[in-house]
Amino acid sequence: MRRPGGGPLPRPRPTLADVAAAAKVSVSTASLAFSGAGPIAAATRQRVLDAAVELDYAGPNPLGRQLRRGRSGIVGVVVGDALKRSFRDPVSVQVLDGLVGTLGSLGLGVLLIPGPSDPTEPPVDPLVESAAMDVAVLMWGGTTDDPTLTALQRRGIPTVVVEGRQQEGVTTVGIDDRQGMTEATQHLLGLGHERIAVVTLPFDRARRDGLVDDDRLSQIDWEITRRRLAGVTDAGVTPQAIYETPASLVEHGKTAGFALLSGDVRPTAVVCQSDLLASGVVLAARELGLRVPEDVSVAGFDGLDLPWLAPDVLTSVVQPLAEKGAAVGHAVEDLLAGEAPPYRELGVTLRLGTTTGPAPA
Amino acid sequence: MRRPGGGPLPRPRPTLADVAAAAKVSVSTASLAFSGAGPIAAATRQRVLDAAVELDYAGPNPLGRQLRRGRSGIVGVVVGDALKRSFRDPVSVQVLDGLVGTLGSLGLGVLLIPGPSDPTEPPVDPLVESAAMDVAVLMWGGTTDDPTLTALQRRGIPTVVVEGRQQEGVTTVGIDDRQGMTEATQHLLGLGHERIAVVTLPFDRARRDGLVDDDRLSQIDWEITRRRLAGVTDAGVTPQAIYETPASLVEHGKTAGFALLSGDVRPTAVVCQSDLLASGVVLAARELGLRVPEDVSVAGFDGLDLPWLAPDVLTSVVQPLAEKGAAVGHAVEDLLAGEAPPYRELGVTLRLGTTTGPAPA
DNA sequence: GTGAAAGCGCTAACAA
DNA sequence: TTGTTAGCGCTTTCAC
Repeated sequence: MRRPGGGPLPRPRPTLADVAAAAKVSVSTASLAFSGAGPIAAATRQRVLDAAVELDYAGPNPLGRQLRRGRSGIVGVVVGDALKRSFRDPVSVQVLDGLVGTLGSLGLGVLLIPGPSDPTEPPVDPLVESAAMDVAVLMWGGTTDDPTLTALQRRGIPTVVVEGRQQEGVTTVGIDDRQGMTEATQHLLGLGHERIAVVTLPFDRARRDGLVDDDRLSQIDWEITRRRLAGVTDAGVTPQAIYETPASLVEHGKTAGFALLSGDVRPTAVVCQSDLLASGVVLAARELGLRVPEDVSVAGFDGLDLPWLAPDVLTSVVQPLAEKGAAVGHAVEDLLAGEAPPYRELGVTLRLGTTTGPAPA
Repeated sequence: MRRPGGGPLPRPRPTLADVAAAAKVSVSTASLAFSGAGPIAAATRQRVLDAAVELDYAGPNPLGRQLRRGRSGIVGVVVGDALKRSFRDPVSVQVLDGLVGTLGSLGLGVLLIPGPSDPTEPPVDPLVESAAMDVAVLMWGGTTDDPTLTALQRRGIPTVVVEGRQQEGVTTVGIDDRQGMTEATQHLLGLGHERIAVVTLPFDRARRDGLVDDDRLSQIDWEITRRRLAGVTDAGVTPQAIYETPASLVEHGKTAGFALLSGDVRPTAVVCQSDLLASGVVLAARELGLRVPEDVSVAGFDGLDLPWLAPDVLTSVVQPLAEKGAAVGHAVEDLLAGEAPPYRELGVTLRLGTTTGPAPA
């Protein structure tokens, strides 16, 4: 099993030139036999293919092809966090799945690039600086002066930002989350709720965990957090309390839920910027002996399927995740074709579940 | 924002030759300034770097470097399923996270390659056939005559198989799951259980969903499923029933749980080949009005943190997931160094939770 | 410490 | 339809 010393030395792989020689054609003709990008006689083609089999040639070396074409066929996807945390969120995963599917059918591969996690770590992954990629995607992009985006621009790599701020020179794919949040809030207002609390996504790379004061409130760096919060105030609501979480995960929602629901003047409704956060709040409420929705209503965002919340179904703003991934894929395609596609915004719909009900008397 | 017709034409990016010319040095010297792989006067180096800034040159084009070096710096990671399903399993995600971390520190990038999902789809992703990669990793590899593995071997790409069968010419990283399963089973035997059912991972690409008969039992193609089942029989147990699931997901565990626990002669214990399956069984038991562990004991495999199962903690065979990812990363490193590392097996430990207890009288 | 030259493996003009 | 030629952008001997 080990080689050093013993075992067959790996002979150098044959190249297209070797195959061409064996088939007694020129390299360019041999190239045509594989790429199909040009006229070639069926017989010649077959001779080349036979020679390839004979020499155990598995097809053109992608490195040569890439340099020649000036394209790697790689799309760098920067996820919004360390993979471990990022992929615990079904939202990221479903968008990524939609994206990979679309890119796959275009013959493009996805290079996974971890996003900034700790504020202590270097803010930009080395792959961003030097990996080969034709286009980049920032999955949760959108802080001001994002160092990752800056690095990509410096390299001249066209970039698609998901859920980011629209800005000169980058293509953005987003959803109408502000309006969606407004609808969810209006739904609660219609049910008579007056004390409404909000559980938010992180404000910035610091990812704090706790109630937000006015000072902190002015520091929202992430576009998505800002917009979804604006959706609530658009409905004319001043939140009774705002709780910032360090990531969209159930446990953080639970922590937030305990904090918000343990106090004296409990909110009667909690609006959450993600479904995972919302389900954490529901779990916290249950553990505190509160009935959902009789004692407290909870609304989320994303429209995930959360079977373990059964028998409850979360009231949630549903966003089309796979479609979002596909939209990003098509934006990538456009960029590759040399076009800078316009901003693309997908719609959302409010799904009424069992976790929201009339405000308690 | 659009370009075709209007807008600034993207001028061609400067190359190392341009920078060298601007700095009035040779290309080879300029190369040294960036790579640091050779002697160069500090002043010269600085002149090159300045020229680079001047020309807005962001560093050597990876495509050129890759062709020259004969290496892409890319590791292709084939996940065991469509991403959407694969990443709903924290096991894959945590291993991937450990892997990406290790590879990242080696300067290697991860190319995501979807595994075979439907048996209807082509069994090998096109990226496997033609993407540039120095090494490949099969995350849930190990069917006999795996077409993906075959394709990679044909291309001469060294491959690490996670949890696969040991075989000539591939490097394998695994865990001692057979022994772990035996311990879990012995734990149940010690608690007096006699009617023990098993919920398994998929047998093969067909991914059936249902009770297994003797015929089907002979068709286990996935090494991991086979080994974990063997662990149970090693303990001297003949399962009362075996239920095959199409994927390691909570809902499939739930379905299995309903099937196994609704019958007349209920098993008193259910051993599951993964924690997600086990937690589905727990949920099913709860919904059927059965108490865990008083009426039925449930054991899992993986050692995941499942907060939403609270207050229960699953009894489970704990495997070191991040460590497994790191071990795969090191195997990749060895392969890249031209060595074929030996089989590496990581240990597991039984964690006693609250979901197993004495067999009912 | 620096420069000249060769070539990684391939594809795309262009010529025949 | 096939062959010739010319690089893509870089790193790495090797000579100076």
